[in-house]
Amino acid sequence: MSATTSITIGDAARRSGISPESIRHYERIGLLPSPVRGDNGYRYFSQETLDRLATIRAWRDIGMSLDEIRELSAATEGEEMRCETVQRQLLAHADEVRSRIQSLKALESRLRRLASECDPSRDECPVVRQMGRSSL
Amino acid sequence: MSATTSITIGDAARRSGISPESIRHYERIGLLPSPVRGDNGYRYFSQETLDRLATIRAWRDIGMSLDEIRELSAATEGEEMRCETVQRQLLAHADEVRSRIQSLKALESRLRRLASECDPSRDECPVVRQMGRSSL
DNA sequence: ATGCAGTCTGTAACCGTTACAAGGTCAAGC
DNA sequence: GCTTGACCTTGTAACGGTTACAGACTGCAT
Repeated sequence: MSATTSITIGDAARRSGISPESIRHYERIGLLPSPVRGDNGYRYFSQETLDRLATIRAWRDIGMSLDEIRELSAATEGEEMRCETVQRQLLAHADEVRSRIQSLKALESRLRRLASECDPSRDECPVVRQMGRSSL
Repeated sequence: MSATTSITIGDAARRSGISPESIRHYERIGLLPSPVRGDNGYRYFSQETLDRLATIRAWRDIGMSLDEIRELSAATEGEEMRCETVQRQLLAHADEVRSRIQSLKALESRLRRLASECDPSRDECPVVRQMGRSSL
């Protein structure tokens, strides 16, 4: 009867920025509670489920995996919110990201160094020769 | 009869640092030429195929996808080595890596900023509350 | 001859999303 | 009512690349 009635999966997708396929996927793996079904079999989403969806999206945006989101939800849905768990997870992720940045930086310099060794005027590509010889 | 006889897939794996499963996969998708088979059905790898494997590994190590390696091989196996193609590919990759670094840096600061807002002494985790509300 | 290690093929899982197919449903316009 | 188009349903498969099985065979050493 309120303005939130008849929110189909398409509406939920538009509001959350998550595709209908992914929403169904989240439901199937138990990450999202199963919404009410109409007589036609359609899913109708409550505000609560929409909020949950927004939260999933927010965690997703900061790089959390679905499994991690599941754990975070378990940690935050209890009586106490286990802020420590959240903080630990955030910092662990930050560390992972940092080390990925480091290796990507090394990779980028290596790529540019290799590219600079390319000399299209020569008969043989020095880079290709190098790649063929060793694993450097 | 030389020292390179009877190089099985396991030997090739140890020499190349690529698992037997991946080697078989490369062969199946046509990235690696099918090696000779013994009467027992075993694959026996020639030096040429081992070299090819090492090259694949080298390209892989600098982040090339198997499809890109296929293209690179086509470009480098022709009569002329198409150094330009290689160089273009390298630089395109470097650009991609650079932009990924940028977004990962933004992600890392966001993660650390969120973590710093965590205050385990409080009743409610500020981060969780924030995640629940908007998609910031 | 007995066992262990290696190899063979085929299949499925991993992660998360996307794209189908084939069928049912809703809402608008006429 | 009837058509049209947009939406929903389920199930299945693909994407990339690796890993892990299962069940059967082989090589080599003791």
